[in-house]
Amino acid sequence: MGLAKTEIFTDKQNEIAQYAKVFGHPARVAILQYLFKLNACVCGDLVDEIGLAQPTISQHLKELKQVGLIKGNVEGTSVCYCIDADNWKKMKSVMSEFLNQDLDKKECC
Amino acid sequence: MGLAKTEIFTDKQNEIAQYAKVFGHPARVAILQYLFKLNACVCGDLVDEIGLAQPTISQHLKELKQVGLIKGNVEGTSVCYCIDADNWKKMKSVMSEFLNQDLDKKECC
DNA sequence: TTTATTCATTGCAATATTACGATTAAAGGG
DNA sequence: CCCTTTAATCGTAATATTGCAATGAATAAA
Repeated sequence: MGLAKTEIFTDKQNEIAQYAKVFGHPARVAILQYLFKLNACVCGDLVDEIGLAQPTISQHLKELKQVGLIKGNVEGTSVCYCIDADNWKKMKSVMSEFLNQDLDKKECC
Repeated sequence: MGLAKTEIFTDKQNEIAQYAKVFGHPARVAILQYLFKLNACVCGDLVDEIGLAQPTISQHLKELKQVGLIKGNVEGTSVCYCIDADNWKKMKSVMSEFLNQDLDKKECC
């Protein structure tokens, strides 16, 4: 069906999945890494930096914005993007809790 | 196209995206949480635990197995699943490096 | 041997994702 | 007022994902 049955899962599970889904494409990972590397806003060179067409980059930026991980700021004809630090921290805490589950004392096959 | 252009990204970026993609569905998150909660192998009650049909669960388990995060052990007619601790640690180190990028000193919009 | 149980696989329908050309909208420069 | 630049949006093709009914394979139980 291509449609996840989100209603049968907890809010937390859906939240983790939603964040993870955004990271689930290398272009979005690359965009975020670039934003981190620059220590500043990026005004448009993402299309040159990553090797994808402008509409494609724009679409990926939109998804990153929708989950709140980046902010965009209009500056003349161009738009400046950067990491939303507060939301990144929130996301990190949700994902860390999931990733750091206790691996000890597992009676395993 | 529905097909990611993985060749234009680094191995690390593709690796992060591949792990994240697996976490990008709440059913797989739920399966992993259940495996963690039990502290032991799970032999088949995943279908009852999660509310999805058996073939659907089987498919999600396959994807988790393919990235190495779980192991399956045949035991008579049933199969026991559990977290692959070594690979989980490897995944965690890759994901943590990505999530824990430096948020300070960002001149932002 | 027959039957039941458990799980994987196959096949398919519905929907989502990825990518990009074409177009549009908005702001600036002349 | 045009023209350029920049980025969002639209439309569409190709592919991927999700979910399940039906079926198959393997072992256990009778």
